[in-house]
Amino acid sequence: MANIREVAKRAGVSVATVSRVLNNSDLVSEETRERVLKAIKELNYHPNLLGRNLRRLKTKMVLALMPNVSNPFYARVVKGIEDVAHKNGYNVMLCNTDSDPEREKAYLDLLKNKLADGVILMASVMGKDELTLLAKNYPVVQCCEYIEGAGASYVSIDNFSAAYKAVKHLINLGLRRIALITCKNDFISTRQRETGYRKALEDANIEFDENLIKYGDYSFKSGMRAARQLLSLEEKPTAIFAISDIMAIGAIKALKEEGFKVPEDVAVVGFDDISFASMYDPALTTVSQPKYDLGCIAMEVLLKHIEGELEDPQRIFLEHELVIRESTVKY
Amino acid sequence: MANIREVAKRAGVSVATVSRVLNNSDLVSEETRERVLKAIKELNYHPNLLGRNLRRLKTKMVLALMPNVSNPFYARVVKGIEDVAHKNGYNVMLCNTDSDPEREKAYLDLLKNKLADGVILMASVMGKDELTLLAKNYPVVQCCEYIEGAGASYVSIDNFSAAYKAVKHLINLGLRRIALITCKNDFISTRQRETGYRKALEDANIEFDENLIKYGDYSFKSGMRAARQLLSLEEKPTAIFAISDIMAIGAIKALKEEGFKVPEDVAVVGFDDISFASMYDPALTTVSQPKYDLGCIAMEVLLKHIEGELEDPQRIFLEHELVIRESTVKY
DNA sequence: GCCTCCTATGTAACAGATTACATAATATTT
DNA sequence: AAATATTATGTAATCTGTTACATAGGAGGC
Repeated sequence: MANIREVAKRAGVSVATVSRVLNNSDLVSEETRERVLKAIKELNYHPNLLGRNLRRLKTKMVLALMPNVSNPFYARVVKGIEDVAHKNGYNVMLCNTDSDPEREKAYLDLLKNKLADGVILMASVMGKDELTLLAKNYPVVQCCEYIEGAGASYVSIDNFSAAYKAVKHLINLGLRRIALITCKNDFISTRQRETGYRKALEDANIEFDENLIKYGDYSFKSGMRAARQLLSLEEKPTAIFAISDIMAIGAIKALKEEGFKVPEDVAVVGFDDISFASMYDPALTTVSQPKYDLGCIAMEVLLKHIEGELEDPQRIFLEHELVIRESTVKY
Repeated sequence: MANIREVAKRAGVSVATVSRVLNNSDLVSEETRERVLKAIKELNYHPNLLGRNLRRLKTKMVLALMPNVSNPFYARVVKGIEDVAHKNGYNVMLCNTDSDPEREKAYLDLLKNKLADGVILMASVMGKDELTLLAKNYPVVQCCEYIEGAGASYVSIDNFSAAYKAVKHLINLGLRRIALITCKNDFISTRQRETGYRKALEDANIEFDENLIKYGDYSFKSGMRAARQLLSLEEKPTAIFAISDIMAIGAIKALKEEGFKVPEDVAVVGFDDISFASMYDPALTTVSQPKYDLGCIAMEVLLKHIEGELEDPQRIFLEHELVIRESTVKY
């Protein structure tokens, strides 16, 4: 495989000149430039970026860590990240962590070992102290899920008011026995959505009922299970708010299997507006996050951190929207 | 940021010794090793892999190119790729090409520029000549979709017999007016699934009807559209075989909206067995590919190419399975 | 006691690019 | 015409870690 020296020799110039041509320096005469380009073509030369990156101590590569790349929610976020990255000459390395701290660490080593210039964390399983240390030494941006006060920037939505709005919508439909399907974890989205649910009930003078809270793990099956538990209650719910679309869809499937009609017997609201939400039958009412923009802005903030234009951590919240579909309102 | 020289100085040894410790060479005395490890810890030293990779001309990184990382079909394949890669000390860089030749080229430049040691192509949009050239110069494995005769290894399934089996299943249910929802593209899976469909009809002495073939683009909406077109026919189909689950699900949604029952009025079979296939209502009968194994084996073959243990291109076919669910058989 | 072998360690070349600095050639100013 | 500025190019240091080769010191054999 040809290297810069061979190109230089063939073009009858020094390696410096070849490098200048490669980097579009205007300190090269037109005639020389053409000779060099010809040599590059003839040798089918591709510069070895390991050499370049080593010299520059930059890779123009960023990591995007998430539990699962194929999670339909993150799909759009990733698209935003990539579009902004590419526009700025950066590549994105997508990383499945499977929510496994070991895997997450392994990927962060790529950052520490200088194979990437920065990282975007989505639903990281890192602790606050670890994150603080990481953010002090490397460019880091949290996206969607975040830890407050670790000195790391984040871009997210106001999960509290989004959940509040979703439950308010059910209340406005005249429903009062509203169940919650949530998860047992420490994500800020979980905590805030639960709080929003409670506050909406409280503001409507609906008494909070412990029995109406069931737990899942974001999976379809766990949504079905939670719904069945709710149906086994003496006083069954007339509405369900699930903190993720997949669990909401699982709940609907279980409801239908048990002979309940959605939305007539039980109305269901999800969260995230993944693409399947609108495909399902009935189409799912859900909270739509500006997924693409979340990705774009997270990447923009990361770029600023990388290029040193930003010292202080940013806290950015984007707007959300309640999308009303068949699972709560019969047309 | 500390480098190997500072570690060496602090430990009172040469850089070579530090390097030996880093690479677990057994040519280091226990006492020295401990001194070096102590210095590494104290300086919070992380070796710069750009230096190492440059010297070794290896990155232990492979690319996995696919139209869309979030496509639920590829999700499992990717998992297989990653598991095998990690087990062998490699990292995987997932790349969304959006089926855009430019994007694909940009990612392949990472290979040519030595930032990756090899590539796995899923549903590449490259032409045969390009692929031939690529495979001649770099380790390449095609996974799922492939081009025959380009001198590049591939791992896939027998799409012809899978489609044949799917349609045969419909015929065995006594259905004879069987429609096909396919795509207008040149993928081998598309061509072979169409051929399998035709052969199954032919073997059952069912006359082929041009009107029963409709085209989509793998999207949910295109599946709905195709189903509506089929329903507008004089002689409506009693069964639909779609070459992708998403289009099959779209078709079911449209059928239900038009008041048709699935499977009573129209039976539907998909292809791929994405996770949503079993979540849908009705759960979708579909062809299951060994997605995880496809990924594993593709990666194993790629590793052999990278490590030079394999010169000749491999052609590997794995087993598939027809999974019968509610969309064709009422329980 | 001398020679050989082995182990532990060090020195320096090397991977492939970029770039500060030096220099030569040419153009411009005075 | 001399002095200065500008442009084009080259030389060599540099980025960081790996590794071939050299070397020192000790063990063991004769």
